[in-house]
Amino acid sequence: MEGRRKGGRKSLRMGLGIRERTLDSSRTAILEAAARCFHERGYAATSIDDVARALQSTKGRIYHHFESKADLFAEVFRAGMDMNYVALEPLRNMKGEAHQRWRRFAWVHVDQMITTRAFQRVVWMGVEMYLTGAPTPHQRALFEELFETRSRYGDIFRTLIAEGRENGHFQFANLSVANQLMFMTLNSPIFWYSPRTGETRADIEDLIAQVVTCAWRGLGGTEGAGK
Amino acid sequence: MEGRRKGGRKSLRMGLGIRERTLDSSRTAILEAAARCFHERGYAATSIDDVARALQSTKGRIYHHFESKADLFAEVFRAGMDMNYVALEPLRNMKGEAHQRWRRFAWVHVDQMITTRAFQRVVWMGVEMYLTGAPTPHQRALFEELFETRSRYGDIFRTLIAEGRENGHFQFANLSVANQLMFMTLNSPIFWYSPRTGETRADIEDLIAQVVTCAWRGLGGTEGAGK
DNA sequence: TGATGAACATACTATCGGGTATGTTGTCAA
DNA sequence: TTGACAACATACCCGATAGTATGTTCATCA
Repeated sequence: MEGRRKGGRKSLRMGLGIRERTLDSSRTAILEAAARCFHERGYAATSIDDVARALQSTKGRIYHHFESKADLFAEVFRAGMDMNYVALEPLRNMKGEAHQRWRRFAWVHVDQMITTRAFQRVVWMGVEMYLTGAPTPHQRALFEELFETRSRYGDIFRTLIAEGRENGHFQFANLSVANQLMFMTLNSPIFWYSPRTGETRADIEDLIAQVVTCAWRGLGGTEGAGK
Repeated sequence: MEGRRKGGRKSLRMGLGIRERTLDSSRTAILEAAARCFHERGYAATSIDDVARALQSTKGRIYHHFESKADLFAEVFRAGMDMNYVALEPLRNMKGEAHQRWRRFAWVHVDQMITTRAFQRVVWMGVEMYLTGAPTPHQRALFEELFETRSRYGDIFRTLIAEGRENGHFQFANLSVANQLMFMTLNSPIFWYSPRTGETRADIEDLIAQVVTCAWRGLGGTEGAGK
């Protein structure tokens, strides 16, 4: 799950000099700028120069850290997924019924969609690009591993709603369809959410609650149950 | 709502020669090929040559019928919306309670998303491009009218669920949020549906029913009500 | 303190794709 | 039958952009 650097080289020195301390921050800055650009304009319409401009920098800096445009995109994808896994980590050993755990998981997921939406949008785009099979064989190989990681993440929720249905807390006809519809609802903020001026954390949590409730109902969850 | 041709010229002759009879079919063929290409690769990643190749033809044919790539895209957008309006037409003077009418409208809408999904995907992309404001001022002007048409289409559903809530058949916190979530569910087939071999109309209708039910529940509709 | 390499910036190349200018063919009206 | 024009195909132009080759600076370490 850890992203390997260009060339996979590693420093052998002990301790961190300025270079080591700034490397990650520079790399992270590039990833964030790239996420914003891809988010706003899409993959094809975003040029490396666009990303460089957003950084008030030049191409050289980007190609120093990333092999290609596809590689940069893939690393943004990876970063977005890593954020999701990290956010879910505190809940991984949570106890309780599946439908209750689902609610907590879904809440965190929607929170991620809102607070890191540029990255999450890139994840969405990456999945789409992979499924439509547009990229070259080389890029497909690059994405294969990332896509599998994404699938495992999706399976977490899929398993929860399947278990919830067996326990009678969810009711739906087809698991795959229900899973798709659920994720569409939970992911939807990446499309329609945009921060409002003067927005508070409470406002955002109110939004999250509405989204989770909608998905919950869509799964046939009984009203008022699940905390 | 009627698409004007390149230059807006019209034949003054009476009757239809071969030219007139084949014009629309040729134009329609281009629109369909363009819809497929845009659907598969997105706007920026689709070249005019791609569309031409899909038609086993060349650029000249496309530029003979459409002024530019943006214009071609806009016409696919328009065609997609026209299909939706046409499909809803038979229901426009339907009587009954709002929530019941909503169900019928939603059913037809989802049916459209599945059976004309390439065009509907373009409509989605067009709305997104308009909202993110990527295009040039000229393209914005081109899309302004189309976007307003799209908004009016959306208002049909928005009005229905607002009325349904007043009548106590729907329950949700915020109208705009509920509307967004509803459309995400109803539109979602354009992302995950793909025709299966040996699929029957009954299979599709089963799918539609699941999607509509999910959206219905998400709106807080009471189980079993609304036909 | 000088050599080395990381972290960039600058300058350049090559390709691809939107758009145009022009050529070709078949149809229809007169 | 002939001139005109629609409906294309072909050939070309040019700007944008992914990628590269080469400079430059500065921290680090021997």
